[in-house]
Order: sequence, then structure tokens, then C-alpha cells
Amino acid sequence: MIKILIVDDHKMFVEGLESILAREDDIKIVHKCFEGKDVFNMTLLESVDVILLDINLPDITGIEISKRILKMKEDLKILVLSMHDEESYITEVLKSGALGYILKNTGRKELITAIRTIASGRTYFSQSITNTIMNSLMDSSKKPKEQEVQAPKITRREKEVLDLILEENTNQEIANTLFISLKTVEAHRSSLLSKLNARNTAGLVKKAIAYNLTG
Amino acid sequence: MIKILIVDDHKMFVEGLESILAREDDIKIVHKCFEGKDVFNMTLLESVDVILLDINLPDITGIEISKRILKMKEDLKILVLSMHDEESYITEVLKSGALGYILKNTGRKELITAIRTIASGRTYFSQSITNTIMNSLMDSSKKPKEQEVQAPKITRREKEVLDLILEENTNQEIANTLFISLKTVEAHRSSLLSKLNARNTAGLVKKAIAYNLTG
DNA sequence: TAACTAATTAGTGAAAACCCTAGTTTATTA
DNA sequence: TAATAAACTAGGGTTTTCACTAATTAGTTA
Repeated sequence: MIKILIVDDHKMFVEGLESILAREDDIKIVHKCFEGKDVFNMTLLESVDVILLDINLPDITGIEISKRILKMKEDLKILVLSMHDEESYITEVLKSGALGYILKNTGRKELITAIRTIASGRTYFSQSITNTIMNSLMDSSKKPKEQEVQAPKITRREKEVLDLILEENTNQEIANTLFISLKTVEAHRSSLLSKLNARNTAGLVKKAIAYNLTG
Repeated sequence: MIKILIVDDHKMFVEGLESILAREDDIKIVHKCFEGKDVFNMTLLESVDVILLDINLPDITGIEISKRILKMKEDLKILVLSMHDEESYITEVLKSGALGYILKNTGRKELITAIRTIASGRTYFSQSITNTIMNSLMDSSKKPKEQEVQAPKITRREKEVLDLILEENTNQEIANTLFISLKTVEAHRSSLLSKLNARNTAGLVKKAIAYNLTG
């Protein structure tokens, strides 16, 4: 028997769920919460296998609930119900530890499949959810091309000096390593400051990291 | 009519595809390549809508082919066929610009659905592929918790000084901003070096960024 | 190959950063 | 509330960094 807790502030929707799930004899709704804060009750959580969790609650976000509940009882199975299939939402839900994400307009049959799948410890996501994620993954790999800021051109010697600066060496140590004068190292260093448009070492290191000139 | 190019070095598999697709009257195989390098032919590509691309070719990886082909003819639809559903493979394929990824053990019906979906410009991924990706996304968000290196505790004043250092201010400028002595700023700075285990400003900035102490 | 530019090399002097020590204020807790 | 620890404050003295100037070498192009 799969024991279910519903967390949703829309009473009508909850009643709909109740009548749908009542027909399944391996699923039982043991409790309902109409406010997010009511969920954090250990006695309540102990008696539950699967939580059907609305993501848009008035007092607290479903993502926050998911995280906090799983800290209290790690083996709880959470199925998120949402009106939205935006990429940012879904990513957050995935991170929160929930095992599934379906849209509220999902049909009765798919809902029950999702519940049974989640209850068995596997994951379940609507087709439209997986489509959204796959597409966003594809898009995100296209973008970086154009916004790629090209680093200022620095010479071979300057790069050597920069690397040693990033390893926390002093100019004197760098001079010893490269067998050149302290003053020469300082000159390269000045040149780096100028090329990377930095005022001092702090700026130099920041820019070097930003431009990915490290290593 | 969907014009298809098959790229695969396994003749037997290609023949299987041919007989499967022959029964569909909206799909026509116009060419076959048994080696990756044969694909880069503009005349050939011009006559094709969809490429069925094996990922494991002897001479060149399918991912590389996909990238290069799309540079030559950007509106080509690529459906990747693979034996493997490992996360790293799939991610690379998504980045390569291919519109779909299915496993070679996919049934006839799903293959044809995939081809028609891709041909219309939409994306298609096998259920097992999407599962793999969704699970990897969930896992990757779990890991950071334990390996999360907690930043050394720095005081309110030290944080103020650090922020100003990161903005390329000198100690004197920081002193003026915070209305304290130059010497006091230097003391905070020394304390920061010690807490972040850095030898000098370069190390300080590096560690501050690594520990996400910026901003 | 001459003319020019870019890279590497250094020196002088001033500014900035760093080390060590220590007094004062602010929290924490017995 | 007295004792203790942590944070903030600051000075003396040394080392390191930086700005400015400039000579020598390497690379490029007319």
C-alpha cells in the first residue's frame, strides 16, 4: 500500500486527486496539507511513502519544502506537481532531491504510473518536462560561442611570469626561476598590469582568472 | 519525401535499416557512407534532409562529424545512433548540434517516429536516453554537498577589507573608505592572508575566488 | 637588407604590502 | 559579573610591488 500525503493549497484540485486515487486499491491518501508549513511534522512524515507536492504554495516554495523534508526523512519519495514547464523551475526541482516532476494537466493514467514509479524509488518525469530539459541542454551548448571574451594577447615570457605570480611567487623568486633580473620580472609584471588593465596584483589575478589565463 | 543519408561502418546494420525504411513511402535512402570521411561532400549533403549517424566510426567520431557537417550545412537534421547510453556520450552529442539520439536496439516503429520527428525540425531522444540525462542531472546536484569546501571564517571587518582589496583598492584607499588607520587595514589584511593560507595578494585573491568569498 | 615593431632586458625611486608586536574594545560564558 | 576569548585597532621596520625610463635583441615587412 502506497501511503500518500498531498500538499497543495487548491482545495478543488486536491479533491480531484482524491477521487482519482480512490479508485486505486494500492494507493491511499493518509493526509492533506493546505499550507507549506504544516508539512514539517515528523509524526506525519513517518506515516507517509510519497508526497504529492505543489510547487506554487503561498507561504513557502515547494522546492524549499522538498529540501527540508528530505533532510528530516531522507527516504521520502517526492513527486512535484506544477503548472509550469520552464527550465529554471525544473532544474531547481531536480536539485531539491525530488524524484519526479509532472504537470498538473497530466492525465489520470500517467499520474498513477508516476506515483507507482516514484514509490518504487525510481524517477518519473513527464515527456514535456524531459523535452524542455533536453532542449535547454542543447541551447546552452550553442550560446557560449559568441559571448566568448578573448583574452588580451600576452607574450610567452609574460605568461611564464603570470603563472609564477599565480603560484604566489615573489618577483625575486620568479627572477631566480627564470634566470633573469628582478627588474626584468618587474617589467613583465608591469606589462601584464597594463595589458589586463589592472591596477595591482589583486586586479591582475582576478583578470587572469576571468580570462582563463590560469595554468 | 524525407531524403536520408546513412553513415555507419557496419554493412549488416545498414542493410537492416534499408529494409526497414523501404516499407515507408515518405522515406528514401539516397546515400550510404561506410567511412566518416566520405560524408564531407557538399554535393552529397545538398541532396539530403536527415543523416542517420553512427557514433562509433573507425576513422572519426560521430560527434566530430556532426559538428563539421553542421558548419557546412546548418539546416541538416542529424539523428545519432549509438550502442551506448552513457551520460558523457549523450552530453557530447547534445552539444554537437544533433537533433536526436536513439539506441541501436530501438524498435522499427520508434525509429520511424524518430526520423519523422527529426525531419520536421523537432528533437527526439529515446526514453532511456532522457532517463540517463535526468538522473545524471539529479546526481550532479547531490554531490557538491559533501565536497563543498567550507570557507574559513572571516570577520565582518575582514570581509569589508577583502571586498575592497578585490576591487583593486590599496590599503590607504581602504583605510580612507573605512575611516581607520592604514596600519589597521594592514592588520586585517595579514589576518586574511593567514586565514586563507596565502603568502601574498595573489594567493589571497585566488583563494577568495575559490572559496566564493567574492561580492 | 634596411626600417620598423615587438619582445626582452634592466635601473632608479616611490608606493604598497607584509611581518611582528601590542593596546583597546566587544562578545561569550562560567 | 568577572574571566576569557575574539575582534578591532595601530605603530616600527622590512620586503615587495609598481611607475617611469631606456638599452638590447628578435621578428616582420617594404
